[in-house]
Amino acid sequence: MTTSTLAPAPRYWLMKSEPDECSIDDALAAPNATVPWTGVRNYQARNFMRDGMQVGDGVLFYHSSCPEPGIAGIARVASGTRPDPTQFDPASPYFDPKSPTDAPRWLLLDVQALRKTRLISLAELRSTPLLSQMRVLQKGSRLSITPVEESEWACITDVLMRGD
DNA sequence: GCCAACGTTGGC
DNA sequence: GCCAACGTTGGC
Repeated sequence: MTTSTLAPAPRYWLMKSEPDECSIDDALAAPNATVPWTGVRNYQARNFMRDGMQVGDGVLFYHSSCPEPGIAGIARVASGTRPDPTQFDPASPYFDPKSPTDAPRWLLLDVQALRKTRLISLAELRSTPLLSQMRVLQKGSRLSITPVEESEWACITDVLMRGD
């Protein structure tokens, strides 16, 4: 007996975006509400995209480095990975002169925004006992992409159904 | 602007 | 391979 006939386990992620760069509204306004997730320049986050994320995975769209950091929307992974073109663009803030064109260091994937939610602030996340283990809330966590447990996803969608 | 925490770089 | 210095992240 194998699990090959079963659907893959659902996976969930939190992805940080600076709303000045790409807010949930910006993503929803994009063609097909889909944006290429450029600018990931951390190997661990890249590896999550490359090795862990699958089309259809749930995404918590998180606004960071802004007056009101927190979860601002729900999205989904909409593609597999491909090289991030901004690494080769000298005019881009994400330019990486050390990335060989024939062996690109940095990848991106497409993220499709599904809906804007009320903002679940960082303070609210921190004050929710069921979310105390969330990777993004751990001390010193700086990763722009972090895995989310199914129980954490369920807790957040419950919170949204109650107040949203 | 501050600063804690983390990742990367490079000399040795 | 060690580790100090440096750069970045991101909340406050």
